[in-house]
Amino acid sequence: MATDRRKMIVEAATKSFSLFGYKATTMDQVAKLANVGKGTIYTFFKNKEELFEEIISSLVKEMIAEADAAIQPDLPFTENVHHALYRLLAFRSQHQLMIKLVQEEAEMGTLAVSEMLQHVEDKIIAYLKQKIEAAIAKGAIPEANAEITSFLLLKMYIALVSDWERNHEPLSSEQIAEVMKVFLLKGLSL
Amino acid sequence: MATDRRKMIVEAATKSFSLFGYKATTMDQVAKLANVGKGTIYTFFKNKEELFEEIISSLVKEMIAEADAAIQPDLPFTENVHHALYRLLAFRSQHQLMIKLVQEEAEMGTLAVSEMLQHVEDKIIAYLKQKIEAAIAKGAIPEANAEITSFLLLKMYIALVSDWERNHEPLSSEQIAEVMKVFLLKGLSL
DNA sequence: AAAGTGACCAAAAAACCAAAATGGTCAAAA
DNA sequence: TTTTGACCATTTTGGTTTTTTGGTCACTTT
Repeated sequence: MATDRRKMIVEAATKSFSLFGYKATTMDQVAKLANVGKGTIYTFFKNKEELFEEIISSLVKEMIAEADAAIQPDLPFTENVHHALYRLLAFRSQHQLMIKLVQEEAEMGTLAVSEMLQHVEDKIIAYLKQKIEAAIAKGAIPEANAEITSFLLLKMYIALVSDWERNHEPLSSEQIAEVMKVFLLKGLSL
Repeated sequence: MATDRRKMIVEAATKSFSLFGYKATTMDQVAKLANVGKGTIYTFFKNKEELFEEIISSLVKEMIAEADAAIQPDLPFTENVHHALYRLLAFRSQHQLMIKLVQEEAEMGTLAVSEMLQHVEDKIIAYLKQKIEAAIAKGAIPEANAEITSFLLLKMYIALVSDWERNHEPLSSEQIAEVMKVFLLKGLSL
């Protein structure tokens, strides 16, 4: 059945990308893993990159669903920003595929991978931006450029969760929460 | 005269590092540029890396002097943090050597360059940390982990000044100042 | 004697190239 | 009609030769 084969292919490719990365995953391998002739893959996907795109695309959808699930409308905005981003990144570090891709970008600089990670970042920022704009419209937070604010929020989180680990012991969730709270809630002034 | 030759070498090396980067700068070239025999370089510096270190070291000293010059003790702490970081980064983007090294790290990953940039980052963070600790001791800002706060401040600035430009028009100084003010002064709450 | 030099050397990097692997196609099979 | 894998053009890999480079040191200059 057509649907079945498609699913097999996507699953096999996901597994292989997660395990070996994008470049080290060959179409022959995916075909073998999916118990499918190589040609079959090309009846569903124009090429390797499009297969990759499909997988990342649904991953992004999962991430956004995660974030939405974290939001509780009755809590203050800053709490929700925090919960949502927190869960996004927990998801990120949990997900083999993301880990592998970030690693591959860092040490091999595979072009297709860089583009895809950029795309994921864009999606996250677009999502944040939309939430921030809504909050500004409701008067829940001060006026500010939503795009820049979203960008900065994401970068702050990545800095604390990922960049920090390059030279230090990882921060606990509590430490990250504490630092973010200072900047989100009070700022550095008294 | 010995001092003269030393200065010639440092100047020639600085010029070449700025123009071609670390790896693409050869000791022969430095010697020629400095109008000096290659052996002479090795009477002042143990090797290429030590010559590089000396240059970066005095560059860091210049940067710290810049920051100190920006601080006005009568202004509130957040203003001064802002002024100092602002000036540090203006200095950074102005300086050919930094630009070239960041570029070289990104596209060639030269080990010596990565180490040196890390070293520069460490120095900046140490400087910030010391200022923040003093401010906390004086009760000028809320209690917080000074190390993490310094790290995050630097990353925020780099995000706005440098990372943002990867995909957007550069932000004006005013825009950067505005966004930083929100996070330093008020946070995102009302 | 002290300071400076550039020919020289071992080691690292670049250039080269043949062999292997890979993405994608398509005539044949199911 | 759908699926397939042998096949092909192109890219990547691995190993070898050639060139370049950091660093030394016997010799020259001052």
